[in-house]
Amino acid sequence: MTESGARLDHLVSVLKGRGYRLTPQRKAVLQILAASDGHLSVEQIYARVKKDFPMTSLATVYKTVTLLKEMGEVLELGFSDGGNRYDGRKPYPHPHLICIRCRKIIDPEVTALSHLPQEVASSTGYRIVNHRLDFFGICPECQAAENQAGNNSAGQAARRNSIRRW
Amino acid sequence: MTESGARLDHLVSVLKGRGYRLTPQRKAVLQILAASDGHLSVEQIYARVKKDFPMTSLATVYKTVTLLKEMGEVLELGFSDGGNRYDGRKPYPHPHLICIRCRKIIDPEVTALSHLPQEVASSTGYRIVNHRLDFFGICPECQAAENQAGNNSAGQAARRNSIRRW
DNA sequence: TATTAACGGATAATGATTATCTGTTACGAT
DNA sequence: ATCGTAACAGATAATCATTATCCGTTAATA
Repeated sequence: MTESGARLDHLVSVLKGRGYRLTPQRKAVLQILAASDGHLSVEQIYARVKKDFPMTSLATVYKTVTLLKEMGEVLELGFSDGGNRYDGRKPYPHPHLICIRCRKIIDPEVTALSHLPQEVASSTGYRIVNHRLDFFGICPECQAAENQAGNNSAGQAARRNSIRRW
Repeated sequence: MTESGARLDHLVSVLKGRGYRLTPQRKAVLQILAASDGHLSVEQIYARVKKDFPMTSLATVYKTVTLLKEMGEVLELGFSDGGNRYDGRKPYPHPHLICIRCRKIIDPEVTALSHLPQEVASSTGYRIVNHRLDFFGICPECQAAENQAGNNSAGQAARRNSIRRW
């Protein structure tokens, strides 16, 4: 049994265990979420589903993803400027590293964060139910591309204007 | 000189230093951002600006806030489900604690995070330019309200359905 | 295989944000 | 002080990811 196969079985059993139907369209979405290495957009899921089920509607992808999110089996990475991403393999909070140029997202290893929610809870009295840690940066590939673009005015001006003091 | 007065002076000098005009509408937005304890929505800023300048347009508030954000003088807290918030007093990354019931946002004290960006940068090769840490929970007031609502079905069913394994 | 609530497809609606257009104004130069 | 002008403000249309709605279809159970 592959890892994605086990994950798919789990998603199917959770769905059925809660009395939801397993339709071909849903199964296709589950397969994609279980097989992907995470961080898919709805449009990406939609495009892949349509390879097997060309009649599938975008609304169905939204509905299935939302259903899985509400069951706690998919992690939604929402962004205010559109293009939310969905992780069907690690549906629990974990840090993300996002390239602001190509929008690639990876999961960096970050040490010793598990105590933070408890720390915040006891210092504030809030009941913590979720958290999120995102790092934004430029991936090595896009750094190389920027250096290629190189010594022309546009890139340098843009870089000069992005002053950061942290 | 009050703290918000100093902050306002700083915002004004940055604006003028970059050659932008200081209009009454902009000054009103700057004052509000400098005086508020952070985390204002555009609608909140808009409502306060209109007390002094009733003719002010919502678009102007958006434009001013975006301008300050691009200058690095305002921190934008974007949320995928709308209602972004703006912090004009601490425009650098810092943790936030968000009540998922009443949408109140506070700045919790969280220890020893400053090394994380560097850690992620060196382990991944990304150039880190920003980061964000949000905790989501229920504030003490909303917890009390939930307990008041108490032993009726709706609240309990909702709580039963929000299964969390982390 | 029949029943039926749940579901899928198509598309309209939503709503925060952005773009566009036009008349006005802050501000350095005169 | 006034002028000239690019920058600005107001009004509102456009955008676009997401959600809601409606109706025909179907998975799951008996």
